[in-house]
Amino acid sequence: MTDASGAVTEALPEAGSKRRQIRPKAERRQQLIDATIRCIAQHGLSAVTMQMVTREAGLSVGIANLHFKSKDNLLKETLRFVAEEYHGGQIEIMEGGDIPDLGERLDALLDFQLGRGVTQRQKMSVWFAYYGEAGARPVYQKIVSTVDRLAAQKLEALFIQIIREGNYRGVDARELATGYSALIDGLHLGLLVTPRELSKRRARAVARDFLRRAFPQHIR
Amino acid sequence: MTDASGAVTEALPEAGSKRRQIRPKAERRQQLIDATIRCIAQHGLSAVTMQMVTREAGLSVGIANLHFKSKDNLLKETLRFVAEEYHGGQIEIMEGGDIPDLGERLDALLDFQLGRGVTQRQKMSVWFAYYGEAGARPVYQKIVSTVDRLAAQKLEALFIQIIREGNYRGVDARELATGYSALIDGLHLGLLVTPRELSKRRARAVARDFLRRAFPQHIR
DNA sequence: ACCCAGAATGAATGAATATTCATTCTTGAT
DNA sequence: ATCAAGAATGAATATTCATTCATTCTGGGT
Repeated sequence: MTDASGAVTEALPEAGSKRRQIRPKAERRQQLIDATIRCIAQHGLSAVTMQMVTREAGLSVGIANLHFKSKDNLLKETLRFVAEEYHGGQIEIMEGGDIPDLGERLDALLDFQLGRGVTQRQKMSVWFAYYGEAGARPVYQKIVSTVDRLAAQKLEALFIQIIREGNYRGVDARELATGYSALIDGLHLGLLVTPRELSKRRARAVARDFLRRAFPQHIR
Repeated sequence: MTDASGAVTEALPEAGSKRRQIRPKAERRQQLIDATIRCIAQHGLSAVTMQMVTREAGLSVGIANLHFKSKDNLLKETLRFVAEEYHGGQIEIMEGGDIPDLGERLDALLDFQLGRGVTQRQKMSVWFAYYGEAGARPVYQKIVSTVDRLAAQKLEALFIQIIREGNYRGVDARELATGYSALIDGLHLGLLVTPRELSKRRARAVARDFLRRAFPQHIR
């Protein structure tokens, strides 16, 4: 490249070297997925462009189509990643060999679902961005409902254990599990859309209240 | 209120009849908003184009920019319409001079929230499409939270009445209202994304259960 | 009958953006 | 040191889409 005077403009000797790096495929894929998450959280799903994502990842535009075959595919894989991370985390806690006490296990679950810092807000944004499109995109529905069903089963199983242990009467584990899941989703929505009205602390209190009302012996 | 399903009043796509019709501004605006709702529900917010909306409305491309000044504005006004329709309906019931019995009023509210009108896939899709973008778009946040806050206050007021009437102890109206709202939102999400797992009937049962647990004398 | 304000149209425009691919560069093997 | 495989680049391309605006048409007022 030359400037007006004809002199060759040399590559800037910047601190961050522009040297091309070759990395394994899996690493690049993850790098791009992470960048996509950040872009969706910041700009919204409908405003995300390939240029934006690749710039965020510090890579060139062509690379996204190299590792994922299309933008559609990148978005699909990003959803899959977020879905599996979120539901996977829940499932691990619910199976929880680490925590034998069932009440404590419930508390740990609640902590995971409504705890954590700024990163969580990013994930929430992504999560609901896809929910918003799910009505019109069967592919998204399928990805979410697959992991969702598994988590729902585990939650129901945990509730059954608790009901047995506490000898609770007139409580249907399946219905309660549906209600609790819906409550958590709704609270996430509230945290995302009306953060002024609903603090994380209050969201926790509300969820905890739900559980205490159902399992008074296990939740104090 | 205009015909929600739209299109009925529109002339069938006959080969010859392209006669231009001049209509009042307000009517055209509503016609375009209705078409936008249908488009978002069918194709998703991010796939909606002006061509698509105006064709759905049976009008020319230029007209959307005539009545709304831009696509952005059309989408904003569509959200405002849906938000006001939904929250307005709720508020009317909650103030409910028509229904003196508080338990019945709760039931009516639940019917409205999970019954035919609102739970229509179309409206749900639109609703959550905007939620999905709200994290990145303060304008949407503001529209939703404005109507939301009013509905939340009315719900809390209703709960306070019920708590007083039933002499319920150890129940915080505000917290309960937050929980109930979140639960309804979460159930809407479930109905939208995993309709196979969650039927409308079961969603109602879950919500009713929540209310019964809190106000046993009022909900049977 | 005849106007004309302004509603409605849609071809044209220009900007944005996904995708391609010829080329350049890196790395590990020989 | 040399080379080949294939990772990475980014200018170029083709497409899609919002917005404009010169023109056409309608219907109420006179």
